[in-house]
Amino acid sequence: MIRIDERISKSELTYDWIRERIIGREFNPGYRLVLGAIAKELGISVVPVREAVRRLEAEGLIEFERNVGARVAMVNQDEYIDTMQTLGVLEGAATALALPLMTEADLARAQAINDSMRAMLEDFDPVAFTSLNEKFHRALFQRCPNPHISELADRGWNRMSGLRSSTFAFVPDRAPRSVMEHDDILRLIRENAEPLEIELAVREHKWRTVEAYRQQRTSS
Amino acid sequence: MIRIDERISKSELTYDWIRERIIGREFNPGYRLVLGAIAKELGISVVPVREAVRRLEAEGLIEFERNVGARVAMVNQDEYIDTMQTLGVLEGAATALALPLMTEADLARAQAINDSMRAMLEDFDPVAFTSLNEKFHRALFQRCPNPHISELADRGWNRMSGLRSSTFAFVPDRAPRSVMEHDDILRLIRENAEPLEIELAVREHKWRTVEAYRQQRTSS
DNA sequence: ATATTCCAGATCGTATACGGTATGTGATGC
DNA sequence: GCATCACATACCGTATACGATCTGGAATAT
Repeated sequence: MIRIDERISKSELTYDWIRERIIGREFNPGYRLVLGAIAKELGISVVPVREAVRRLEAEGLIEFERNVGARVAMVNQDEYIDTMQTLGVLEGAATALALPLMTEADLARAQAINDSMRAMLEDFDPVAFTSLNEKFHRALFQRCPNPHISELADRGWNRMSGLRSSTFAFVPDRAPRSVMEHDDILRLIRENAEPLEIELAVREHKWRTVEAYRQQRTSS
Repeated sequence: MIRIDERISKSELTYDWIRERIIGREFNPGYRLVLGAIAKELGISVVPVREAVRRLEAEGLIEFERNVGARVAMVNQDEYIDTMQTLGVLEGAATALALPLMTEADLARAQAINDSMRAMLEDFDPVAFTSLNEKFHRALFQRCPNPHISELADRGWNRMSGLRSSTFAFVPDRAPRSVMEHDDILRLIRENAEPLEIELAVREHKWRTVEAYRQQRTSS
């Protein structure tokens, strides 16, 4: 007899609940996560909430301070740079590994996303643009056969969820160049370029965005 | 008035306690972690133990099953391959980033470690050899200025702590080649080779070990 | 006015308690 | 014998309780 008790634990439920809200930017960086309040909101006790928070802490989505509490990770500017640099490495590798499994449809989808981004350049909306940017990159590495690398890349993107909305608001000049570089990457893939070349193209693309951000910061 | 209450929470204490035992191979993969037993052992209640376990779970050191309990992560063979592949990418990048900060002393230390490994080839001890191997690689990327990448590389190594002891027992032929490749890497660094070349040397070195392992597995 | 002390409310950290779920064992029926 | 069921046991999941710590602001001193 199979008992399909799909009920997941309250601890996991809470984990998902908080995570969704952080990634969905309902809880912004710095947002204070009061354990008792969350517990009451979900109609449960604090114990499962604490467990959920510990997991999110280990993933870097939350920062926790003893006797003070939890807040959504701040990702200050240095950390932003570090995270983006790491993400460039991971995503480049993930994309290269995904190449043999990539279908025509995948490429077409990525192309369509980038076309939307180009169309948006005229009437620039940083938030929507940044969102499409994420979709584009995820489309490239989603077929990565190494789940471990994919997960780390996912976490990297999630970690920056709070800043993502504003990335291209900070460095709007990057937007048109970014679209061009996306086209370059797609072209390389279509032409069956060396995986290493593609990997480095993805990495450098990301690193250039960081560089633009860094310069913007120091000059202002 | 500054009150230096260095006392860390029991939750953190437990986290460290378990983690040390996993990394120190006192708790081997598959080892059952009974929450109540650990709590009693440490003279505390189960609540902090559960929090510690959740963090370790998120780091991939522990696997948790609802209503069954926690055990040290098994890292089956596929996961071993995935983890090593990822680690190759991360460690290569971390090493390349560390290059500008590497001192003569760092290089000398790495060289000394590799010399010990070479000396051990005659009278081969897989466990000691694998341990030195880890030290060698950590020595190379320890100066990495990006803490985020370093942490991920650290976690990769830790994740395999259970298998590490046996890696070179599985593929003993790899040992002499490994030592040679270490020398190559050190030479490249001394000659101020391109960072990318060094990065790829580190990556390929690790990937070749995986490849040797994979072949060993399919042929047996 | 500024710095310091004290206090109350908010929130955290952990112990304890108890019901729920999985698992192994022995009894029962075939 | 072998399969099935009932039950005991071990362990997990969560609620509740309470002391400990932090925080902000009012009261007081300089």
